[in-house]
Amino acid sequence: MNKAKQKRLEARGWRVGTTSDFLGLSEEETALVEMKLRLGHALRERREACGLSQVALAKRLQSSQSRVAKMEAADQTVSLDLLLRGLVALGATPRDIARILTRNSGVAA
Amino acid sequence: MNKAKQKRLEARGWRVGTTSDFLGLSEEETALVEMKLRLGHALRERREACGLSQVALAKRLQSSQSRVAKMEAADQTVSLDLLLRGLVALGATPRDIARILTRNSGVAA
DNA sequence: TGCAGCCATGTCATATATGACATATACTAA
DNA sequence: TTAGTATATGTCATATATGACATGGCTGCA
Repeated sequence: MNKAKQKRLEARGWRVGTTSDFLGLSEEETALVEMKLRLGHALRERREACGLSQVALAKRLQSSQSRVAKMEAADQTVSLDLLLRGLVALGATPRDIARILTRNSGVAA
Repeated sequence: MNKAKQKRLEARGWRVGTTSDFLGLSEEETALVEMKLRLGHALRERREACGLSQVALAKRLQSSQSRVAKMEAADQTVSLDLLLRGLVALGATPRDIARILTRNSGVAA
């Protein structure tokens, strides 16, 4: 794989190449991806509960429809920052966010 | 792009809504800043509880001492992403993070 | 007096995230 | 069919975050 292609892939996808295998995400990376997925899903639920389209939410966030779609899909190019901003813009409180993060996390130790 | 405009003004020495107690920040911005402050504070507590210096944590994060200092200070140039990564690197679980976000700040609001 | 470890703060080149745009798909209604 | 609405996906210029570095303050210790 040449450098240019790898860079393009890395821009869209999870890490490619030397640092981590596709199935070899570290515990920490996994935890962060989990959080992102949960926040993305919660964003969609909350947006729909508000009766807003992606376009409408995008306007509220001063963003664009495509980015909202990527947020909800937990796209690799979307930061946790943006997801949190989106949720807060939909009225989510820190408590709501805390609930989102701990939902379904009852893994028996 | 209000935010970009604000940044540009601030870069030229204008203080645009720097503190929330002067109605410069919206409710949502305030909530995000609150979260950042809490995460920064929690990062420091957790780092010290681990007996690590900022340099040691920086190495673990593949970052630098100065950035860790800024994380703990909830510096404007630090993202929630980085703070969350720092906490996770110190062993914080989503549940821990949820607790951090909902911890009472002592303000009866 | 140093010196060493720790932390704060500022700057800067560059890596990354973002908004905007184009376009594709699916569904609905006239 | 055609038009309209909502969403998905890819690309790109650029705004932003980041690591690296410099520097200064502070504390304790020889």
